[in-house]
Amino acid sequence: MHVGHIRSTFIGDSLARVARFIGHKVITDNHVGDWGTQFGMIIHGWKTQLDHEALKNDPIHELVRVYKAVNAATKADEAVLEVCKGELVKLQQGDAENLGTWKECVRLTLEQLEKVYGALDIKFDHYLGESFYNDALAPLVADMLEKGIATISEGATVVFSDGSVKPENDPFLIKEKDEWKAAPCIIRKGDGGFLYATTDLATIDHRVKDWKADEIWYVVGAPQQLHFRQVFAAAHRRGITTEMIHIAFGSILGPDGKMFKTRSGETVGLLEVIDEAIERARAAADEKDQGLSAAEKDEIARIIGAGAVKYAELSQNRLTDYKFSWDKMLSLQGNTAPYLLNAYVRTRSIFRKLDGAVTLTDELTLTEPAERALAMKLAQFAENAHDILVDHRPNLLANYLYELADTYHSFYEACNVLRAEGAVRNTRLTLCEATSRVLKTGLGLLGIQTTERM
RNA sequence: GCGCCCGUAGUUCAACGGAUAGAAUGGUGGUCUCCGAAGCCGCAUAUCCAGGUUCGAUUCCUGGCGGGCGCACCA
Repeated sequence: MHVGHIRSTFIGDSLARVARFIGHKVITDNHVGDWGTQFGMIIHGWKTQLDHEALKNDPIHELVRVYKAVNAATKADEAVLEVCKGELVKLQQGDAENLGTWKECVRLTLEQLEKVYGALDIKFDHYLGESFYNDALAPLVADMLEKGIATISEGATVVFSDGSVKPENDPFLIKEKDEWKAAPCIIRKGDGGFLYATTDLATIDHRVKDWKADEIWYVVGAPQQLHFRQVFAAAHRRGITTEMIHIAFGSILGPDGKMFKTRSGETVGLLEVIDEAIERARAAADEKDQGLSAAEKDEIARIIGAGAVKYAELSQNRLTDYKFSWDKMLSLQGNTAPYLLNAYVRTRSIFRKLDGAVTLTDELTLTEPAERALAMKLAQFAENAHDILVDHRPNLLANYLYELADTYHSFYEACNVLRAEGAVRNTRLTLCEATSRVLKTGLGLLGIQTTERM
């Protein structure tokens, strides 16, 4: 995984948390790409140029190296590509050797995935990769042929436009020199191999029939918009009425302004970014020196480091393309996770000093501007939580939490809590407690854990 | 060629059709004998261009210009 993969994971994780918070029943499924042409390439590479020593030392690195090398070879020589495609067809038809190699690759990949998710506090209910649907593919294609939804064209099995919508809204048509031409969705290749459109259709079947989904959300990059319009349209023609939504997001660009791509370009590893983030947070914790143990500081550094990376991502509009920047993603100053966490820590610090000996009453008096501002901001949480799901935008929550933390920090400077008395003190303590809860809950909805000290 | 997305301070990003377009960073001036300074309080700089709809447009529509991505057997 490289940094380009974090958007799908973070956005999807956050939306699932918010939807559950609102009261929906959510099933999360990591649709791992474990069955496509890239495995034809990896299997070919495994057979011809695997460095077994390197595989032992750093499996993912070696797999990526092999994949890139084969990918480059296919570009230079058409024949190599044909060999890879052949390996894929053999795999999909159950060839024992290829299946064994594939299993090993998937195992190594999932191991790596677990490591990344562990550090990031990410969990999925299911990991039904593309391979899970293999047995469903041939019957699905046969069914679509039988119903006349799909037809054979140039050797491949494809779905053409049925002319039910205006050409400009038809995902199966494309305009070329003032003429509408077919832009079919291919569900089976001429060589018998299946594609991701096929597995996506099988996946929809599974989610509708077995999970009884009312809505299916796809958190996938914006470049795949056409693909999903085609797949959703094809599914509708098969009689599926479930609402399907493609929650698209922009690309993470390299310093050259081009997309990060696993296949060819140089990328930045995700684990690398997380490790660096945690390291920087640890250095800051050491500098602050709150008299915490090494183990406490390690855990705080993990929460802050992982939180910083998540917040950098989730505080942005999902549709915006952005340039990857170490400094931005790892910053601990300004509008970042530590800023929000620091506000939370400041609320906890006050109650720690009271040692639990406090009873809040409903005797409230809002007189200072900073008190009123904070109370108003707190009251907006419910509305904000609701707004997130309207357009599936966690950044609205991130923006709100930043404003809340900002308002709290100002309040904290302007209104001393512990030295106040009577109703004023009770009011301020109540504001602190409410801020504490909203920050903890809100950050939790972003997938960011909190810490009592930092 | 056709489609989708985008264009906002030097830079990186926000903004249900609504009030003086917000932050961060960088620059710059203050602020710790006072609940935690990863903080707080100041100063400066922006809606690509031209039309249109509207009481009101960064937002919606049309046309340019600029960038990214996608468009028959990759995912």
